Amino acid sequence: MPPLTFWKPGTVGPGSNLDRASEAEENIVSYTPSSSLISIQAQRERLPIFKHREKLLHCVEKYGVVIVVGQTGCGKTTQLPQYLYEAGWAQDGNVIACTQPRRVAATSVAMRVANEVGSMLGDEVGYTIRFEDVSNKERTRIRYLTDGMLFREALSRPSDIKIDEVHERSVYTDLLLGILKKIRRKRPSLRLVVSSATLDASSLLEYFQAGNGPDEAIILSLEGRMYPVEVAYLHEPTPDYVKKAAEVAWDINSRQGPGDILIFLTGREEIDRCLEELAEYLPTHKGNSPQLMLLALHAGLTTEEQMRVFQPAERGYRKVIVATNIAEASVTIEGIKFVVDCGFVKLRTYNPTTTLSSLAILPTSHASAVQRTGRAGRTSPGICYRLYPHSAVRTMPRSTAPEVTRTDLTTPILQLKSLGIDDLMKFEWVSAPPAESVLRALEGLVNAGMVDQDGALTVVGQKVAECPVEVNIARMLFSSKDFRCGEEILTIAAMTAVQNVFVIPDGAAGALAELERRKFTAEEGDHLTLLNAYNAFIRYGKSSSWCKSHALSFRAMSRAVSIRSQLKKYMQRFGLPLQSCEGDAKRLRQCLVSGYWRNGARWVADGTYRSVRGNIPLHVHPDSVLFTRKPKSGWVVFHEMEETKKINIRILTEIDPDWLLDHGHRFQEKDRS
DNA sequence: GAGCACTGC
Repeated sequence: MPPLTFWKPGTVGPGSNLDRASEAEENIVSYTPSSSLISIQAQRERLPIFKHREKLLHCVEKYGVVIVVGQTGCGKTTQLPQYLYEAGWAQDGNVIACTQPRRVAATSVAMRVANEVGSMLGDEVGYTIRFEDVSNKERTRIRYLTDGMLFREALSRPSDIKIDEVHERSVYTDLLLGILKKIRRKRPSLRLVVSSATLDASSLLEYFQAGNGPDEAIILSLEGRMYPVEVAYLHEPTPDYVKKAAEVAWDINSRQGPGDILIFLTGREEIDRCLEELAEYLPTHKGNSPQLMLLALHAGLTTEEQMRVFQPAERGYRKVIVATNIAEASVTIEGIKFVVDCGFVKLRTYNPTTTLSSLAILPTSHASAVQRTGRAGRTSPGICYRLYPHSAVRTMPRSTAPEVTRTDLTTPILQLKSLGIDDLMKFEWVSAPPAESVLRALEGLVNAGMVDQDGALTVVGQKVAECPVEVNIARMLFSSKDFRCGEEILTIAAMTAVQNVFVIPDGAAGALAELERRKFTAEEGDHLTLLNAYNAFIRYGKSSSWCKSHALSFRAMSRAVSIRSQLKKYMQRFGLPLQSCEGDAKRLRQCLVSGYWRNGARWVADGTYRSVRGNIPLHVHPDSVLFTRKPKSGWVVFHEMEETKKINIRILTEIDPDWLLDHGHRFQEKDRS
C-alpha cells in the first residue's frame, strides 16, 4: 500500500513538528511508578494530589462547594475522601459519600481505599450499588456509591460531604447537583466537593455562586500524571473513516515501534467492517513489523469476548482493538500507545414534540476527543491520530450535551416530585432541559395517574416513584392485581429492563443461535417469549453453559434474576399479590396493555405499523418474533420505539384493540390536542 | 423487510 501522505509533514514520530492539540492536559508529565516495596503511606504521599492536601482542606473549611479539576490518575477519587476523613469531617455520625458513575468504579475504588485505610470492606470504608450494600450504618465513614444510588437515598440518609465525579453528566449527576444546591441552603454545614473536567469547571462555579455569592464555591486545580500524547490530524476530511481507520492502523504497524492500537468507531457494524478491512491487509504483511491481533470491543459481546482485549498480545504480535465509546471511559486497557479516533460518536437524543428518541451518529465533543486521546498515554508517551482536519476542532461542541437535555424526563420528574420539589420551573438545573421535555413528562404523569391535575403526586405516584422501573412498567406491576398475573408480570418487567438477552453471533453460528431462540418463541409475541426464556433459565438451574448452548446471555439472565427479586420486594411492600395467571395469556396481555396503552400500533399492508399516536411508519425490529409475521388481530403494543435509519419498535405483543379502549379515552383528551 | 452508543435505579 502507498505510504500515508495525508498527515501534516512530520507529524508522526518523536521530535517532529507536530500539529499539537492546544489543551494543556495532554502534555502533562511527572509519573511516579508505585512499588509494593514501599509503605502504603509513602505511596499515598507520592501521588500528585498530596501536595495539595492542606490547600484542599483549607478550601473545604472556607467554601461550601469546592470544584476540583484534576486528571484521571491524580488520586482524587481515592485520596480526597481520606483527607476529609483524616481531618475529622466524618465525625458525629457524618459520612463522606463519594459518588461514581458506574458500579464497577464504586466497588473497585472502595476496595482500594479500604486497603489503604486498613479497614475491612464494609466497615469504615464501604460501598453501595444496586443489589449490593457493603456498608454499615453505624461504622462506615467513607462510602462509595453510584450517583443513581445517592439520588435515591437523597433525603433519607443525609451525609455531610459528597464528592461527585461529574465529568460524565448522567441524569442522576445533574439531579443530585440540583438538589444538593438546594439542601446546602437549608444546611450550610454540608460540604460538597465536585470533581470536574477543565471545560466545565467555570460553568459549575457560576452555577453554585448564583444566588449564593462568590464565597459559596471555588475551583481548585490539581496536577495529573499522564504521559504526553502527540496529536495528529488529517489534511482533508475523509469520506470513509472506517476504511481510513484500518489504513492508519496498518500504517502504524509498519512504521511505528511497539505498542497496542485502539480505534474508536461508533457501533458494531462499523467495527465489523473495519476488522474486515484490516483482515485484508494481513496477507501483505512484511517480516520486520509485528503480526496483528484483531479484536472487537462493544457492549453486545459476551463477558468472555470482552475479556480478550485485556490479555497481552503474544510475542511478535500487536493488539488492534476496534471499539465503541465503551473504551472512552467505561473500560480502561493498559498498554495502548496509539489511538485512532474517527471523531464521531453514537448518541441518543430525544425529541419531546414527537416523544421519539433517536440514535444518531454525531461529531464528538472536544472533551470527548481529549478523553480518547488520553487513552494513548496511560503507560507511556503515545500518539493520537484524529481522522479529521485540525480545522474541525473549532466546530466541535466544547462538551457533550448533558443527558438531562436529551432524554425522556418522565421518571426523573416523578422522582423530583417525590422529593418534594413541586415547582419544577423553579428547580435550579445545572443545565436546563428543554421546557417542552418537562411539560411532556408532566403530561405523561398526569395521564398515567401519577400526578393529579394540580400537579401533586397521587398515592400511587408516590409508590411508583420509589420503584426502580419505568412508569409504564410500574403501572403493569400495580394492575397485575386486577389481572391476577403478578408472578409473570414481575418476570416480564425484569426481562424488559435488561439488554442483549439473546446472543446472535454473525455467520453460521448466528443461524444456529436463531434456531435456539425459536425454542422460546411464543405465538403472542416477544414479552411471552422473554417470559419463556426466563422460566427455562430457572428450570435449568441458572446455568451458564445452558445459556451458551441456548444462545442466551448469562450476564443478562443473571441480572434479570436480581432485578426480579428486587422488584418482588417492592410488590410485597405495596401489598401486591404474586399470583400466577396459570397459562392464561389473555389476562397477561391485558395487563401489558394497562402499561403500554400509549404504545398501541396497527399493522398496515406493507408490513409496517402505525401508532395510535401518529401516522408515521413504524418498523418492527428484526429481533422481534413478530418480524416476519402479521398478528392475527392486526394490533400490537410495544415496549419502546427508537429512530435510527428508520423508526423501529422493539418487544411487541399481539393484543385485541378493544383492550386499548379502556385507556384510550384519557389519551384522546390529553395527547391529541 | 434487516439491525443496539453507553450507563444507572
